[in-house]
Amino acid sequence: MNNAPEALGIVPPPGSRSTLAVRPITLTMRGPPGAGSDEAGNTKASRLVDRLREAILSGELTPGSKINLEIVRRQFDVSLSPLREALARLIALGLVELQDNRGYSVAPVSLSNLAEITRLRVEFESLALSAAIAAGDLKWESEVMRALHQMNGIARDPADPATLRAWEHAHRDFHMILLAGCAMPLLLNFCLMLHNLNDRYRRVFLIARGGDRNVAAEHSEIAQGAVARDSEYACASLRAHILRTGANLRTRLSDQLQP
Amino acid sequence: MNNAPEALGIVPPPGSRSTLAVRPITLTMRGPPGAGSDEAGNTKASRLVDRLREAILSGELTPGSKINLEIVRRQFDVSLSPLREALARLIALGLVELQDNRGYSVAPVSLSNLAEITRLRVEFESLALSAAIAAGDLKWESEVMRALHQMNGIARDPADPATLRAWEHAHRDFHMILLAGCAMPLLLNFCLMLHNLNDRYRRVFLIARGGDRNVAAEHSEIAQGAVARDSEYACASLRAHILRTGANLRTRLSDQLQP
DNA sequence: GTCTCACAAATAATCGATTATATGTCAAGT
DNA sequence: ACTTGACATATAATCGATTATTTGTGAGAC
Repeated sequence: MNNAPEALGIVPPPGSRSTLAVRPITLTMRGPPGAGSDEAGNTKASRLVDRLREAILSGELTPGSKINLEIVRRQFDVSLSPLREALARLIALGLVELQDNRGYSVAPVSLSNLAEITRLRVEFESLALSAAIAAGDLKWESEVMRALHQMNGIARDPADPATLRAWEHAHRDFHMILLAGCAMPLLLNFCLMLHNLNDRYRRVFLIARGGDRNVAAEHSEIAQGAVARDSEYACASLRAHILRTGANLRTRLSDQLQP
Repeated sequence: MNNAPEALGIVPPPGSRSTLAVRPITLTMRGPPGAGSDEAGNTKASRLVDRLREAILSGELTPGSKINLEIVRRQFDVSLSPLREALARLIALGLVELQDNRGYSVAPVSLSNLAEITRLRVEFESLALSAAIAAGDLKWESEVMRALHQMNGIARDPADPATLRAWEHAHRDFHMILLAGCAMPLLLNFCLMLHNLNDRYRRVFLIARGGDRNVAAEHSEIAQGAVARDSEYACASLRAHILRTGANLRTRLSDQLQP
C-alpha cells in the first residue's frame, strides 16, 4: 500500500513537497466565473458535451429514450471515443444515465423528479443566496445587475428559437451569477445541475407564451434584494420565484402525462 | 428544429407513445438500493471507476496531482477509451477534474474545500434524514439497524488495511441507508458525493487510531433517533456527528498544511 | 399454444494506431 | 543575462477496426 505516487501514474502537482497541494483550480467549470460552462470548448468531447446538453435540454433528445451510439456518432460526425466521454461527462450534469452493457439513455422526466428538483432548488439556492449576500462584494453586485439587464433586454419571440435559446442562456447566467458570490463551488455546481434539469422541464413542457411579464418583475425583485443586502427579502423572493415556476410546470406536466 | 427523434439517434423508450416516458430507472446508481455503487461492474470502465475511486479515496493518488494517462493505462492494463470514460465518470463523483487538452487531475484538497463539504453535509443530510424519518417505512428502519450492526461489528485494525476498507465501506453504507428513505434520488446522490469527498479527508489525514470509541456511540444515537422517528433528536445527533468529524479533520489538515 | 434453446443481427465496449496539442529545450538575437 | 522563436519531445485527443454483450427471431420440444 501507499507506493510512491509515481508508481501509479500520477504526477505530483508543481510546488508540492510530498503529499499535499492546495490549488485554486476551478472544479468542473471551465472558463471565467459566472459563465455557465458554455465556452467554446477546445476538444471534440467538450463541444459534444455542449451540443448534447443543448439537445437534451431542448427536448430534441426525448427524455428517457435510449441513445444509439452509432446513430449519434454519424449525426455529429465524430468517433466513439469522444462521444462516450461526452456522455459520461453528462452524467455529472444529471442529463444522462448509464447501464453497463446497455448503453446510455437520456435522463427521464417525471412528476416526482420535478418535485424533487423544485424542493432542492428552494433549499440550495436559498442557502447559496444568503451566503452570497453575506460574502459578496461590490463587483458581485455589479455583475448581478449586469446579468439582470442583459436578460431583460432579450425579447423572447416564440417564432424564433434563437431568441429563446439566448434568453435561456441569459436566464441561467443571471441565476448562477446571483449565487456565485457564495464562495462554495460544490454548492454552485449542484445549483447549476438543478437549474439545467429545471430548464428542460420549462423548455419542453412550457410552450413559451411571450406574455410572461411577471417573470421579469420577479427577477428584478430578487436582484434588488440581493444588492440591497436584504437576505430575508431576496431569499423569500427567490423561493417564491422557484415555487411559482415549479407549480406551473407541475400542472403542465401532469396534463401532458395523462392526455 | 424538433426533428423526428429518430433523426438524432435516439430511440423512444418502450411503451411511450410519442414524447414522454416515466421510467423508474435508478439514477447514476447501479445495483440494489443502499449499495454504495460498489457492485462488481460488468464493463472495464465500471471496474476502473471503482478502482480509481478507491485509489483516490485512499490517497494512493495524491490530491491535486495530474493523471498521466499512459502510465495509468499500463498500470491497470487497459486501453485509453475505458480509462478516459472512467475518469469522465469520476467527475460526477467530484473526485477528478478535467482541463481541455491538459488532461485529468485528482481533485485537490484544501481547508476551504473541507469547510464547504462539512457545511453542505450538515444541510443536506439533515434535510434527507428528516425526510427519511417522515417517509420511511418499517423496512427502512430494519435496514438502518442492520447497517448499524454491520458497521459496529467490524473492528478496525490499523495494521490491516483490509479491515479499514471494510469499515469505510460499512460506514458509508450506514450513512447512505440512513438517508435512503427520503425518496429523493438527486439529494441522495449529492450526499453520496459529499460523503466520498469527506472520506478521503478522513482516510488520508486521520491516521486511524483504533480508540474511536465515541464514534460508535454517535452512530447508535443517530440510528436510535431515526427508528424512534424523533426527527429533532436524530438530526441534531447527525449534525453534531458531522461537525465533530469536520472540526477534527480541520485541525489535522491545517497541521499538515504548514508543518 | 407456449416455453426453451440456438442462432443471427444489433449494439455496446474495447483496442491499437494515428493525429493534435501542449510542454520543454536550445539557439539566435537583443 | 534575458527574451523570443523554432524545433523536439511528451502527452492528450481522436480515429477506424475489432471484440464482447445483449436483443431479437425462429425452430423444435413439450
